[in-house]
Amino acid sequence: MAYDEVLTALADPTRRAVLERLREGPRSVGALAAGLPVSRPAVSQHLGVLKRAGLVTEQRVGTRRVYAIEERGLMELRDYVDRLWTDVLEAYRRAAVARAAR
Amino acid sequence: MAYDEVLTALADPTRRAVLERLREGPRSVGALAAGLPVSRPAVSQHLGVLKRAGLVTEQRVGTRRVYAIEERGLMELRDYVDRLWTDVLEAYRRAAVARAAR
DNA sequence: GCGTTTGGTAAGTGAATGCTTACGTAAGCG
DNA sequence: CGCTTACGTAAGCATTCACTTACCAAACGC
Repeated sequence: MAYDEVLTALADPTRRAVLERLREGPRSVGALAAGLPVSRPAVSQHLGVLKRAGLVTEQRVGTRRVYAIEERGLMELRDYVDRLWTDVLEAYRRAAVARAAR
Repeated sequence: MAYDEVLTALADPTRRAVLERLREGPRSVGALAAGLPVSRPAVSQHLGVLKRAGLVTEQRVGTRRVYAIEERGLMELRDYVDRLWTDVLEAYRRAAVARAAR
């Protein structure tokens, strides 16, 4: 799991919708699919991608599997954005110094 | 421009490589393409996506076009991640309270 | 003006991807 | 034990997408 998997996972609108539903709390696959315009197998496949990206966790309870949001993937993405962000600011600072020294 | 455009823009490895090069400072299209394993038109198309996502700016200088990183798209993404993040924490807090009250 | 440099755009192509239906499987229930 | 529920997985299909080559337009130098 790394930031690039998180990015590709979040790039799909359906997967973001799944996360959106999971923000309200853990849900089973069927419950998630019921509120989405795609079939249950499609949701299952999306959950696989989200899980591999570290964005959700799976927990088997009886015959159902309950999925919940996981922070791990989000942290990965947040760190990536922060790295880019500070680098951009640094570049601006350097540019400003160069301009001033001219 | 919105966070979903930023996500789809950053989901592609070549586009991330372009940003990577731009972190060192503004570059022309040709200069960017020279350091990448794809053709110049490909880079040009990627720059279009990055520009529409608010991740780079274009500035015409003579016959060349110089691209530079822009903060706008990054802010959009950072805000999205922060929203998700706080929501996840909130969900955890509620779950903990519910467990304690049981 | 005329050729050169630089880069966006059009058109086509192969691979990736998101979806569907069909099927297999593990766990509860009578 | 069957039967049902809940879900993952396989296979197939349509669309999207990243890339290429070919072409066109704008700005500079002589």
